[in-house]
Amino acid sequence: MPRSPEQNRAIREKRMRQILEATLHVYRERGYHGTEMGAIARRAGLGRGLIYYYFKDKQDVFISLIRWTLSGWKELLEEVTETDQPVAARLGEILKKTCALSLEYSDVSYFHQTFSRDIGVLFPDRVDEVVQLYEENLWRPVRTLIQEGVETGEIQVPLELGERFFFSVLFGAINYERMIEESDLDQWVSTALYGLVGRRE
Amino acid sequence: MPRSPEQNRAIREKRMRQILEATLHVYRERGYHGTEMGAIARRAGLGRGLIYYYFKDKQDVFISLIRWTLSGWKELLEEVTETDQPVAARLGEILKKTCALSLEYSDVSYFHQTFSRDIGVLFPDRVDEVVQLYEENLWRPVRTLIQEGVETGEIQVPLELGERFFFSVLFGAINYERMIEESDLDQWVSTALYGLVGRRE
Amino acid sequence: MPRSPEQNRAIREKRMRQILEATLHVYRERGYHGTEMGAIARRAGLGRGLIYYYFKDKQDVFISLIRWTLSGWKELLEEVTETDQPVAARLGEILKKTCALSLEYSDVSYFHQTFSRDIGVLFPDRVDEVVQLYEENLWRPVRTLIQEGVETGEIQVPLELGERFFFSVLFGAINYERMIEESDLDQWVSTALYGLVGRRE
Amino acid sequence: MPRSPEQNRAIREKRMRQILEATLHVYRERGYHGTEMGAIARRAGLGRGLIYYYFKDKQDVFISLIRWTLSGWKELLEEVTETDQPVAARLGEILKKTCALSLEYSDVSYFHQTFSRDIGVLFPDRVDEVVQLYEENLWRPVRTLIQEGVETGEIQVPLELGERFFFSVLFGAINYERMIEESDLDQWVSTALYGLVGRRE
DNA sequence: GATGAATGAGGATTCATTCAT
DNA sequence: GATGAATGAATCCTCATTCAT
Repeated sequence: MPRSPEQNRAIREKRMRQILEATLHVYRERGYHGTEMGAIARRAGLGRGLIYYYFKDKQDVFISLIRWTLSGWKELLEEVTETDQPVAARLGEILKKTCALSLEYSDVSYFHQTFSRDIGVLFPDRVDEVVQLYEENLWRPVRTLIQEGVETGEIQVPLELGERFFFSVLFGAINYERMIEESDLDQWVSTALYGLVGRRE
Repeated sequence: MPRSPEQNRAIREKRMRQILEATLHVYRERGYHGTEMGAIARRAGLGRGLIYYYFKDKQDVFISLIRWTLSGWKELLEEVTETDQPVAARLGEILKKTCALSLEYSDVSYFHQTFSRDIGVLFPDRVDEVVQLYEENLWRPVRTLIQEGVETGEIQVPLELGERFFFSVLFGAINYERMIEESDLDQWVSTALYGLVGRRE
Repeated sequence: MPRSPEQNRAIREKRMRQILEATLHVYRERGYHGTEMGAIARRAGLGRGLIYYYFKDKQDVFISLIRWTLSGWKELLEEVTETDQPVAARLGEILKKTCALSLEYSDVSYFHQTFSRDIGVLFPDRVDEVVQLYEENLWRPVRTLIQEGVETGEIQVPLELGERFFFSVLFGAINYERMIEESDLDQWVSTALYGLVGRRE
Repeated sequence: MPRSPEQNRAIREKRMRQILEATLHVYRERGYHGTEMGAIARRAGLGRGLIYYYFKDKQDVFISLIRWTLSGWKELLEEVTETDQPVAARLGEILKKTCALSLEYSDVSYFHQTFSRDIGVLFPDRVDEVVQLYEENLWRPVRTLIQEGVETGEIQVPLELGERFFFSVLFGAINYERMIEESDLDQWVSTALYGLVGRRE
């Protein structure tokens, strides 16, 4: 007896998630070239060919992985940042929240930190598309916030510099080789914002 | 008549340099896996086999490249940093000098930024060896300087945080995807040091 | 519908046999180094990559070939030798049977005669493992028999000498460069055993 | 000042001997394919290119090695075998002398045992030439002797069988994997000749 | 939807041989 | 005569992708 469309959709969703999660895991250990399609299949507990049923090719798996994790990440961030505190406070929140998320989903954090860097080399054709994704989901929201701070005078450096500074500090905190300690986080935020807004928060 | 030992030494040195420079160039465009030995040879204007005459294998080429570039880099930095200015001033100099070098030798800068992160995946066996190289040539000199600042009270955050902060800011400036503009550099240094020493320099 | 596990098992067995048989054939003509993986694949009518699906590498193919042929050989011999005739008669049977098998499966015979001698050079790491295989499947059974003959007094020379003598005569008969003629076989056996047991059988 | 023709000849002879001896040594450890020209040169203490000054190519080195060692071997044997003892006694002498030589020049013995076997595969074009060398230097002298024994009635089996038997026993004794012990040699000869001439000598 | 057998293009590496000096 | 730098053809092996079932 054939499955209902509804059942098919559910299976589809489940399988794709299985594959993407497996990819995340294998990627963490082996990097892009070390992530063999067979290893993904094995980790996902599926047949090797099935991946090609749900994804066009290896590239498609990884681009999908970016999409999937970015959108989840964005949601998680939005919960925190759409408040009406002062800009500096919200930036501080973003830093803290991002660190917390990086700890909780360290594979995702690792994936973005390393993979985004390699896209120009791995998928030269799709750089724009991926940059666009990051822009929408990560950089723009933060930039908008900083812009607001610059306009209100809270932030004392130009927008571009402020943005660069913020992300430097952010990536410095979640660097997967030396993730910052929970206990140092407050001081980190304070030190970082000092540069931006001229006082320790 | 056979060549003299001296002539042979000169040839060898020249060839190794040619190969390493070619590697740097190809790596910039293609990344580690995209860097085919044949492409290195072509770029260096040499036969493919010659690379294996001078280097054990591809891994050896890259490890040698780390060594070679790191030692050069260190020399260039030392010229600037071994002065007797205040710590903050010297840190500022390091930032500026590193940025200048990153602009001048952008392939080297790109190489270190990307390759060092992949070593764990590419050469798991040699991570320690490579970390050691970075430690000696990069981390330690800067850490020593910051330590000094902490001891004299110039730097107002703990050593570890200070170090992390400094490198975050450093990497934020030379990030190969968006290298900082020459004209923003002073303000960048100032912003950065504000966080560390509590005043804009 | 995917194939049943049973079907897959059958395919695998068949393919491995195909590959090993092809190897045997190519080896006969080209020797170990001349046996290119591509030639094996071509001879087996399979894609080159498939060999690596079933065997780890070239070495694995050859070690498997030893195992496979030795076990078959042993079976064939056992049929003949587990009788209760006098030792000399059984040794004679072994000689004859081995010659018959060598004629029928001359590629296998050639393979063992040549390959076993090269293992020390080809796979220095696995010499022990292979020697063990020969010991169990070939030498021990014969040695046991000769031992019996020595104990009953049928054989008039010490065990070790007897063993060496028997194998010398055996290899002398099946030497692939000049395989002994069917018609000379009886006299050969007789001549050989004369040395061992002191009379022509 | 140019060398005299005489000096040149001496150098030439010396170099060729150096190369052939080095080849023998390396071959013992690595086999034909493992014997790299560079390793020969290194072992001989000469430059890599010089080998090609004295020999056409790798094949030529090995063919020359056969010639060189065979002729030396023949001389050594002739001293012993050109006596007027009975055939059986002379065959026994050959066995013993060959074993003694095999012990003394084990690299040469190893070389012939293994290399002669592989010629069909390594140099298919020159098989005839090499067989001819063995025929003249080894097989024929022995065959002639056995022939004599058959004619005088000393040897009780047909020529071809006798020859095969003799060489089987010979190779059984000097097998490089298990060279016969000095102390077993007399009994070995006796056992062997028993098969041929019907009595222990 | 699902499986895993099958393919072959692609890339690292080796090594006999050549050649400028 | 002598050296060792240089070459590139040849070969092993990997792995994304396809396909019969």
